[in-house]
Amino acid sequence: MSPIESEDFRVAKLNELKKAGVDPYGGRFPDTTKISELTDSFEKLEGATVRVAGRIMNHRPMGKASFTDIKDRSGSVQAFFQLKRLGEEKFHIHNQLEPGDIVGAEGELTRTRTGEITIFVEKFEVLSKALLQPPEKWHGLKDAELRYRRRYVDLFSSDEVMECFRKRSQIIENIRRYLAERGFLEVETPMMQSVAGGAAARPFVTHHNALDIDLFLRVAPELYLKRLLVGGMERVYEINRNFRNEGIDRQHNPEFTSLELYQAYGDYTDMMVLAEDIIRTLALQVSDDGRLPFGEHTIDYAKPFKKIDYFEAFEEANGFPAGDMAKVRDRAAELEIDVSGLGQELTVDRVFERTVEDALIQPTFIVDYPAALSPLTKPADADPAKAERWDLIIAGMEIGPAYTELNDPRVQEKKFMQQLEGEDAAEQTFRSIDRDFLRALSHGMPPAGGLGLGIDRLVMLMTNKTAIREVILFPLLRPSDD
RNA sequence: GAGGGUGUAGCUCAGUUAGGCAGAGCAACGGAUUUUUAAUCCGUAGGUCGAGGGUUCGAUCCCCUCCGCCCUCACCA
Repeated sequence: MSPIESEDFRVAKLNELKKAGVDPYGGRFPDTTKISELTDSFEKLEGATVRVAGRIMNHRPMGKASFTDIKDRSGSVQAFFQLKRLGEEKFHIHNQLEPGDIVGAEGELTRTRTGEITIFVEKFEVLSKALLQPPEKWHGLKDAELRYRRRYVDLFSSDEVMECFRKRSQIIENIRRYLAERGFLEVETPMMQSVAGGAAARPFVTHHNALDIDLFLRVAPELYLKRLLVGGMERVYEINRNFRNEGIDRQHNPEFTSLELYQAYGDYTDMMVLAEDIIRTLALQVSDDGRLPFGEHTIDYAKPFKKIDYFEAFEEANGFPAGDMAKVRDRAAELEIDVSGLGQELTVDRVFERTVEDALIQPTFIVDYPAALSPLTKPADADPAKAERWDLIIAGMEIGPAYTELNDPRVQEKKFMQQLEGEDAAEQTFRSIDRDFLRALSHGMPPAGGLGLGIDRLVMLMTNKTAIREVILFPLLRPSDD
């Protein structure tokens, strides 16, 4: 049965409205006041005639009068419908209203005898009749699956959820303003790419009919943003979606939003200052002192972020250097990490993630990664086995990396080739070398620092949500057949 | 991909100790109620107990298979 046909009683009320000559799906309802303003500026507005529009959240009919809570984007206010004020005909129409319906109402703003700020309704319009019941008013929607599948219901029935997504929007707005103030240009680069470059991740494949070509949804915008550096956009960034055809868990959604940013004539140390400042600024916008709870921890963003060296941290955590492969493999086995088929550096990195990263709660930069894991990064002058790259870890989560960008086209080409050699056949089907990117580098890319920040994870930290699905409006779920 | 948990009314959840007519609260429906605050009072209705199969006189309960979701792990630059 279609959900639209399932609520007979609601349809009966809808028909009753139509019989009374009322369009149950009304139109424009202008000149409303935000409900929060009614309560914030009550002293000024008391006694005035006000108009509001919103959804009926609670309806308490009492025979010849009723109290109805109307909620808009800003808050909720009580409306009082009275037979003697509205007359038989209008009151009959009012009797067809119920929770979930969207109405516009106009009347005098006063307090009731019990002190509740209330609109004594003189006129009202039915703006949208809800044919389905809203969830129970006290518990709301609890079932996580239903909440994600029916986010629209989750949003109107939970202030907390609405607040979380409002914060998400503000965080992104604040990042944009921060970067605009520093001369960064926001751009959009292709989501559909014929070469899925910029990260070693499995892409989604799609097909363009008119051109008859397979395309990949991008796994990263990196190679396009660097082309823009070549083009002369010296400070450039993109906040947009990436798509990775990999597992789903509390920190991963197949599509996720990242900030990727490039600054010409800088390097990864500039990115460190920038990243730390952006994140601290955001934290201070949602807290008084830069300290925010996250799960069982409190993260302090006001203090300078810690910096640790990749190889030193490895040795400290494990008691032997990362170069001692026999011991590294023993340790991997001990931790029951499957490293079969992995090269040396990746084996080390798996152990590193488990023994170092997972334990890093306070914001920490892990500095100077193995060059073999960072093919787009400039090797360190002092030691070509190390790359000028850091990863920022907060609450055990990878928040983002930054590089001193490799701008030598020949070295870049060699690293691409090496990477291809290391791939198995299945991986290689997704991979080919982006020749045009190498051509762009050959035209000369300014030395630059590049930064990536996972926006979803940042929002998790700022809103104290430990599951990424809580900060993505419509996380990917298997389609249900209802 | 592996292991564990879970799925019962629109929503939130009990329950079937050990197989024997399917439960509550809220929401809904009918009635009363002109200042309520999760309104109250009286009454009514509401179910493929996730799906399919098996065992059984009888299955929501036991067994098998499948599906969704959650957790842990694995995968994931």
